[in-house]
Amino acid sequence: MSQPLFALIDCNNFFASCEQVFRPALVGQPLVVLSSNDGCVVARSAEARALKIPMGAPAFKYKDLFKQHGVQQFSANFELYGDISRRITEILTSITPRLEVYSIDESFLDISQLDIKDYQAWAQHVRKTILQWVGVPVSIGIAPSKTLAKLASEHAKRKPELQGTLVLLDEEVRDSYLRALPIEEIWGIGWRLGPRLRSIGIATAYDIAKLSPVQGRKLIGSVHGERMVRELNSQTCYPLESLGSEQKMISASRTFGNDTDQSSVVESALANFIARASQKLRVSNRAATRVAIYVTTDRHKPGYRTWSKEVILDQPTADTGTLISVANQMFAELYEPGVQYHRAMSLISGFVSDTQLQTDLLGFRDVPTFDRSKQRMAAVDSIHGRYGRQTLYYGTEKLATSWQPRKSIRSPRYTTSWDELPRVIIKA
DNA sequence: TCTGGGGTCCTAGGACCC
DNA sequence: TCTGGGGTCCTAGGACCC
Repeated sequence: MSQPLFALIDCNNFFASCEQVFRPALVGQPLVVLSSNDGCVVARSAEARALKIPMGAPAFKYKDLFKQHGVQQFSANFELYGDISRRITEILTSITPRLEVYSIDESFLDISQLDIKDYQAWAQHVRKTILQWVGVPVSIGIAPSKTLAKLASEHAKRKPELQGTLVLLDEEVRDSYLRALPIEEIWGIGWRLGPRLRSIGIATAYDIAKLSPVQGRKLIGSVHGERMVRELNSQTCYPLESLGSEQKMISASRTFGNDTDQSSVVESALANFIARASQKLRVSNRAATRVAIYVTTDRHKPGYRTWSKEVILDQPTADTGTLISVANQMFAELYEPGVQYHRAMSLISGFVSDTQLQTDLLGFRDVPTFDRSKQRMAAVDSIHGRYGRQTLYYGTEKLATSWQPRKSIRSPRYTTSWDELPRVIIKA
């Protein structure tokens, strides 16, 4: 296989841009998207960023600032964002099947096999196409390693004169951009490593690139540090991940709309989380052998506590009902009356193929029960596919609703809900 | 009053075995 | 009972990502 060449397509302020797609009047306005419970800022338009509203800022602390500058606020609308993301992926897939969807707003392409004469012009063309067809502005970085492609897209996003694209193939050009990037912004350096490296005089990406792989290993830690050094020197260490690579765990969690001391409310939440997680699992034709739950009080209040429990199942399953009863049994063992629960999580893992059971020669497993459950869940999933999620549900899921997060200012699901289609009003 | 949700990978250390 | 090296498997926790 020849050397890969990566193009990272990175959506600018993705959630904020999605809100602007259907409300063009918001373009050029300060706008923020808030997390569940409208708790903190998870996306900002360029104008909101200019007001020095940090990522992750608790919304209540910035209320006055929002008001003062007329900052538009939106509750996160993941249905809309997911759908817009899918449309972008479609465009990219038509360019090349050698694509890795890295997150909801970023994809890597391996463009080494494409016949491209001028990378800069190519990137500009892709950028314009996505903007025109979907309405979301993107930044594109091109380089021989993922770490450099990422670094290139960062620069492309920030420097208007680059017009959203940057190609890092020439060594001198590369080094000048390495010098201009503080270490904190390198892919793989977080809040812990940043200050530690800075304290020993390493300040830019260039300083790291000039380390030997051995020094990288020592200073940054293990294989990860060594790879970072190599990748900044244009060596590929992280290949394009194939589409088939599957998740190792699936979780669902929420901070409750209101704290609760009622076990039924927490049970209902855990059941809903299990229903979500197990449905995702079934899509990949797998079953779980582990179930875990995790509950906490409010970490901003005194006496913060967490509880967790996990069981290993005798028999793998992807059955919502079975998994719910396991989760709730665990919770029953943890529950303490009077505790104000604030947040809960259900997590499944230890996945095996759901056809493997049929080849269990030892006969320890109950294959008929498994098969019946599989058919039952397939029926449920197909009904959900046709009539919408929550058409059928387990009783526990509807035991209570007060755990549900508040979403007071969510925009319409323009593209995924018939009731919320955008309206065009034509005046005669 | 009000501070998100969903993941991965790596390592150290314990339990256990020969 | 104690000694020691070599190896595997598992888990908890740290660090990072978007």
